[in-house]
Amino acid sequence: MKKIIKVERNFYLRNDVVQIARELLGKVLVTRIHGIITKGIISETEAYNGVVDRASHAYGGRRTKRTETMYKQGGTAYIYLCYGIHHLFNVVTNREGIPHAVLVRSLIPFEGIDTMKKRRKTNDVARLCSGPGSLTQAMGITTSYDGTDLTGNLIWLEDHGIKPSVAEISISSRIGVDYAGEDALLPYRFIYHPQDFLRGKK
DNA sequence: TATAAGATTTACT
DNA sequence: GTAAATCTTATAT
Repeated sequence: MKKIIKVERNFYLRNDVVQIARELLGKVLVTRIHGIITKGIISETEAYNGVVDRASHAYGGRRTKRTETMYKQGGTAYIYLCYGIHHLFNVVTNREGIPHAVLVRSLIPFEGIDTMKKRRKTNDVARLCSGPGSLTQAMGITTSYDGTDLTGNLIWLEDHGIKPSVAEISISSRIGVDYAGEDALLPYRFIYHPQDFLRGKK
Protein backbone atom coordinates (compact mmCIF):
# COMPACT_ATOMS: atom_id res chain seq x y z
CA MET A 1 0.00 0.00 0.00
CA LYS A 2 1.52 3.22 -1.15
CA LYS A 3 1.51 6.33 0.94
CA ILE A 4 -0.35 9.41 -0.27
CA ILE A 5 1.47 12.65 0.40
CA LYS A 6 0.10 16.11 -0.31
CA VAL A 7 2.49 18.14 -2.46
CA GLU A 8 3.71 21.01 -0.33
CA ARG A 9 4.86 24.54 -0.87
CA ASN A 10 8.58 23.80 -1.25
CA PHE A 11 7.92 21.73 -4.36
CA TYR A 12 6.46 24.76 -6.14
CA LEU A 13 8.92 27.37 -4.90
CA ARG A 14 11.91 25.97 -6.79
CA ASN A 15 13.27 28.00 -9.69
CA ASP A 16 13.45 25.46 -12.55
CA VAL A 17 9.95 25.53 -14.04
CA VAL A 18 10.89 23.02 -16.77
CA GLN A 19 12.10 20.52 -14.17
CA ILE A 20 8.89 21.00 -12.18
CA ALA A 21 6.79 20.42 -15.32
CA ARG A 22 8.58 17.08 -15.76
CA GLU A 23 8.13 16.12 -12.11
CA LEU A 24 4.40 16.90 -12.20
CA LEU A 25 3.86 13.87 -14.45
CA GLY A 26 2.40 11.07 -12.32
CA LYS A 27 1.24 13.45 -9.60
CA VAL A 28 -2.48 13.42 -8.82
CA LEU A 29 -4.56 16.57 -9.24
CA VAL A 30 -7.43 16.73 -6.74
CA THR A 31 -10.38 19.11 -6.62
CA ARG A 32 -13.08 19.40 -3.99
CA ILE A 33 -15.83 21.42 -5.66
CA HIS A 34 -18.98 21.82 -3.56
CA GLY A 35 -17.66 18.99 -1.39
CA ILE A 36 -17.29 16.55 -4.30
CA ILE A 37 -13.85 15.01 -4.79
CA THR A 38 -12.43 14.23 -8.21
CA LYS A 39 -8.88 13.10 -8.94
CA GLY A 40 -6.78 12.64 -12.06
CA ILE A 41 -3.19 11.55 -12.71
CA ILE A 42 -1.30 14.28 -14.55
CA SER A 43 -0.23 12.92 -17.93
CA GLU A 44 0.74 16.00 -19.93
CA THR A 45 2.26 19.36 -18.95
CA GLU A 46 3.87 22.39 -20.55
CA ALA A 47 6.31 24.81 -18.92
CA TYR A 48 5.94 28.57 -19.44
CA ASN A 49 9.20 30.22 -18.59
CA GLY A 50 8.15 33.70 -17.51
CA VAL A 51 9.48 36.97 -18.87
CA VAL A 52 11.94 35.43 -21.38
CA ASP A 53 9.34 33.15 -23.00
CA ARG A 54 7.49 34.62 -25.96
CA ALA A 55 4.74 32.01 -25.56
CA SER A 56 3.99 33.13 -22.00
CA HIS A 57 1.34 35.70 -21.16
CA ALA A 58 3.96 37.31 -18.92
CA TYR A 59 6.57 37.70 -21.68
CA GLY A 60 8.66 40.81 -21.25
CA GLY A 61 7.30 41.32 -17.75
CA ARG A 62 3.80 42.06 -19.01
CA ARG A 63 1.59 42.60 -16.02
CA THR A 64 -2.16 42.88 -16.50
CA LYS A 65 -5.25 42.02 -14.55
CA ARG A 66 -5.19 38.56 -16.10
CA THR A 67 -1.50 37.75 -15.66
CA GLU A 68 -1.28 39.15 -12.14
CA THR A 69 -1.92 35.68 -10.71
CA MET A 70 1.26 34.33 -12.32
CA TYR A 71 3.33 36.72 -10.24
CA LYS A 72 2.10 35.18 -7.01
CA GLN A 73 4.19 32.65 -5.08
CA GLY A 74 4.57 29.07 -6.28
CA GLY A 75 1.70 26.79 -5.34
CA THR A 76 -1.03 29.10 -6.65
CA ALA A 77 -3.56 28.20 -9.36
CA TYR A 78 -3.51 30.38 -12.50
CA ILE A 79 -6.77 29.82 -14.36
CA TYR A 80 -7.88 31.87 -17.33
CA LEU A 81 -10.39 31.74 -20.15
CA CYS A 82 -9.15 30.82 -23.61
CA TYR A 83 -11.06 31.31 -26.87
CA GLY A 84 -13.92 32.62 -24.77
CA ILE A 85 -14.94 29.06 -23.87
CA HIS A 86 -12.21 27.04 -22.22
CA HIS A 87 -10.87 27.36 -18.70
CA LEU A 88 -7.16 26.50 -18.66
CA PHE A 89 -5.48 25.38 -15.43
CA ASN A 90 -1.87 26.26 -14.59
CA VAL A 91 0.33 25.68 -11.57
CA VAL A 92 2.29 28.80 -10.63
CA THR A 93 5.90 28.11 -9.61
CA ASN A 94 8.91 30.00 -8.21
CA ARG A 95 8.93 32.88 -5.74
CA GLU A 96 6.45 35.71 -5.64
CA GLY A 97 7.24 38.22 -8.40
CA ILE A 98 8.52 35.62 -10.91
CA PRO A 99 5.72 34.66 -13.38
CA HIS A 100 6.58 31.01 -14.01
CA ALA A 101 3.74 28.55 -14.64
CA VAL A 102 3.05 24.99 -15.80
CA LEU A 103 -0.01 24.32 -17.94
CA VAL A 104 -1.72 20.99 -17.22
CA ARG A 105 -2.82 19.65 -20.61
CA SER A 106 -4.28 16.25 -19.77
CA LEU A 107 -5.12 13.83 -16.95
CA ILE A 108 -5.89 10.15 -16.56
CA PRO A 109 -9.26 9.98 -14.73
CA PHE A 110 -8.61 8.38 -11.33
CA GLU A 111 -11.44 9.04 -8.88
CA GLY A 112 -14.95 10.51 -9.16
CA ILE A 113 -15.27 9.37 -12.76
CA ASP A 114 -19.07 9.38 -12.62
CA THR A 115 -18.95 13.05 -11.62
CA MET A 116 -16.60 13.79 -14.51
CA LYS A 117 -18.95 12.08 -16.95
CA LYS A 118 -21.83 14.24 -15.75
CA ARG A 119 -19.82 17.45 -15.99
CA ARG A 120 -18.54 16.57 -19.45
CA LYS A 121 -21.90 15.15 -20.57
CA THR A 122 -20.22 12.09 -22.07
CA ASN A 123 -19.51 8.48 -21.13
CA ASP A 124 -16.32 8.36 -23.18
CA VAL A 125 -13.72 7.96 -20.41
CA ALA A 126 -10.83 8.25 -22.85
CA ARG A 127 -11.93 11.79 -23.65
CA LEU A 128 -12.92 12.98 -20.18
CA CYS A 129 -9.65 14.81 -19.51
CA SER A 130 -8.00 14.65 -22.92
CA GLY A 131 -7.18 18.35 -23.32
CA PRO A 132 -6.48 21.45 -21.26
CA GLY A 133 -10.01 22.78 -21.76
CA SER A 134 -11.78 19.47 -21.14
CA LEU A 135 -9.89 18.45 -18.01
CA THR A 136 -10.93 21.63 -16.22
CA GLN A 137 -14.54 20.94 -17.13
CA ALA A 138 -14.26 17.37 -15.83
CA MET A 139 -12.64 18.54 -12.60
CA GLY A 140 -15.12 21.39 -12.10
CA ILE A 141 -12.43 24.07 -12.38
CA THR A 142 -13.47 27.52 -13.60
CA THR A 143 -11.86 30.96 -13.64
CA SER A 144 -13.58 31.70 -10.32
CA TYR A 145 -10.84 29.52 -8.79
CA ASP A 146 -8.09 31.70 -10.26
CA GLY A 147 -5.60 32.52 -7.50
CA THR A 148 -6.57 29.51 -5.35
CA ASP A 149 -3.85 28.32 -2.98
CA LEU A 150 -2.82 24.78 -4.01
CA THR A 151 -1.83 23.95 -0.45
CA GLY A 152 -5.43 24.58 0.66
CA ASN A 153 -8.46 22.27 0.58
CA LEU A 154 -10.21 23.20 -2.70
CA ILE A 155 -7.61 22.26 -5.31
CA TRP A 156 -4.36 20.48 -4.50
CA LEU A 157 -1.86 17.89 -5.70
CA GLU A 158 -0.98 14.52 -4.19
CA ASP A 159 2.03 12.27 -4.61
CA HIS A 160 0.82 8.67 -4.83
CA GLY A 161 4.31 7.33 -5.36
CA ILE A 162 3.84 7.09 -9.12
CA LYS A 163 7.26 7.48 -10.68
CA PRO A 164 7.20 7.57 -14.48
CA SER A 165 10.26 5.86 -16.00
CA VAL A 166 12.31 7.50 -18.73
CA ALA A 167 10.70 5.15 -21.26
CA GLU A 168 7.24 6.37 -20.25
CA ILE A 169 7.96 10.06 -20.86
CA SER A 170 7.95 11.86 -24.20
CA ILE A 171 9.25 15.40 -24.67
CA SER A 172 8.26 17.73 -27.50
CA SER A 173 7.58 21.34 -28.40
CA ARG A 174 4.49 23.09 -27.13
CA ILE A 175 1.09 23.11 -28.80
CA GLY A 176 -0.86 26.09 -30.12
CA VAL A 177 1.86 28.67 -29.61
CA ASP A 178 2.98 29.23 -33.21
CA TYR A 179 2.89 32.97 -32.58
CA ALA A 180 5.87 32.61 -30.21
CA GLY A 181 8.49 32.37 -32.98
CA GLU A 182 11.61 30.40 -31.99
CA ASP A 183 10.28 29.95 -28.46
CA ALA A 184 7.51 27.75 -29.88
CA LEU A 185 10.20 25.16 -30.66
CA LEU A 186 11.51 24.78 -27.10
CA PRO A 187 11.17 21.24 -25.63
CA TYR A 188 8.90 22.33 -22.80
CA ARG A 189 6.12 19.78 -23.26
CA PHE A 190 6.12 16.55 -21.26
CA ILE A 191 3.86 13.56 -21.89
CA TYR A 192 3.44 10.53 -19.62
CA HIS A 193 2.44 7.24 -21.27
CA PRO A 194 2.11 4.66 -18.47
CA GLN A 195 3.12 1.22 -19.74
CA ASP A 196 0.55 -0.76 -17.76
CA PHE A 197 -2.19 1.71 -18.69
CA LEU A 198 -1.44 1.20 -22.39
CA ARG A 199 -1.37 -2.57 -21.93
CA GLY A 200 -4.70 -2.40 -20.14
CA LYS A 201 -6.19 -0.69 -23.17
CA LYS A 202 -4.74 -3.54 -25.33
C1' DT B 1 -14.57 52.80 -27.76
C1' DA B 2 -13.18 49.47 -31.36
C1' DT B 3 -10.69 45.68 -33.23
C1' DA B 4 -7.85 41.54 -33.50
C1' DA B 5 -6.24 37.36 -31.77
C1' DG B 6 -6.15 33.48 -28.80
C1' DA B 7 -1.73 28.07 -24.10
C1' DT B 8 -9.08 24.93 -27.75
C1' DT B 9 -12.88 21.75 -28.68
C1' DT B 10 -16.21 19.80 -31.43
C1' DA B 11 -18.70 18.71 -35.38
C1' DC B 12 -18.78 18.06 -40.01
C1' DT B 13 -17.11 16.97 -44.90
C1' DG C 1 -8.61 16.90 -42.67
C1' DT C 2 -11.07 21.44 -42.31
C1' DA C 3 -13.84 24.89 -40.17
C1' DA C 4 -17.06 26.95 -37.00
C1' DA C 5 -18.16 28.25 -32.37
C1' DT C 6 -17.59 31.98 -29.11
C1' DC C 7 -16.12 35.91 -25.85
C1' DT C 8 -12.46 37.74 -22.96
C1' DT C 9 -8.23 40.20 -22.91
C1' DA C 10 -4.94 43.18 -24.74
C1' DT C 11 -3.71 46.70 -27.68
C1' DA C 12 -4.62 50.28 -30.82
C1' DT C 13 -7.34 54.46 -32.06
